[in-house]
Amino acid sequence: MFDPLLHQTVRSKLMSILIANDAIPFKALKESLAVTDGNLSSHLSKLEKESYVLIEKTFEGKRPKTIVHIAPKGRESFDRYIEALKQFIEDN
Amino acid sequence: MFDPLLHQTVRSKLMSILIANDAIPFKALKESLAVTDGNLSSHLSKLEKESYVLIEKTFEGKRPKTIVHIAPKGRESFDRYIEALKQFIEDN
DNA sequence: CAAAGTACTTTGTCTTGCAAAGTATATCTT
DNA sequence: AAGATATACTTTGCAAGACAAAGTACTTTG
Repeated sequence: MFDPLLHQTVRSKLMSILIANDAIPFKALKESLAVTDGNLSSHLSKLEKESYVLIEKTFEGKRPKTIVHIAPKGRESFDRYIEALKQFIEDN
Repeated sequence: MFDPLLHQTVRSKLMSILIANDAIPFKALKESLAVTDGNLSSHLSKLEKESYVLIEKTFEGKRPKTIVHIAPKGRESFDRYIEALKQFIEDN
């Protein structure tokens, strides 16, 4: 079956953006996905817990800045997920 | 975004099977999906509520037999879903 | 005719997904 | 300079989802 962590509307798109960007700030991610802060925060925690992403805490001047990176396991899982989708589409 | 009713492990596969078969008994569907009766029943109810599937109640001899059909709206939505997945894959 | 099987559905429970509210600090306004 | 507003998130609360276990209504079998 599909990776349940990735087979979800917000997270599949989120990971897709990460693959394309490698490092993206929280705010930019939030805007791309058109989700609320809280929603994004909880999705990121879930992905972080499984080492799909890496959360880097920095500062921009004096304000906190969270940068999201894709982690090796995330990249591998996403690749596998895409392969699974391809297979699924071929069969349909 | 992806149709939330279809972007779920059990239901995407379920609909895929329905597209291929058009009419399939509850039991066969259950075995194909490797889910419990209760789980399948609730997924079907959800799909029926949105007119994605049609549930036909018949008898096989004296035993009840539930046959699941794909409904027009289900077919259209699934087609759209597959197109969305294709687009998603192309971008990745 | 009692026990076991068949074909489901309903109920209960744990997990998600989400927005609203909260936290902490920074910047603007008057 | 104090209060108001903004920024950048995280935590909390709750409604909806996913699933298995238990329930329902028979039928078949020993």
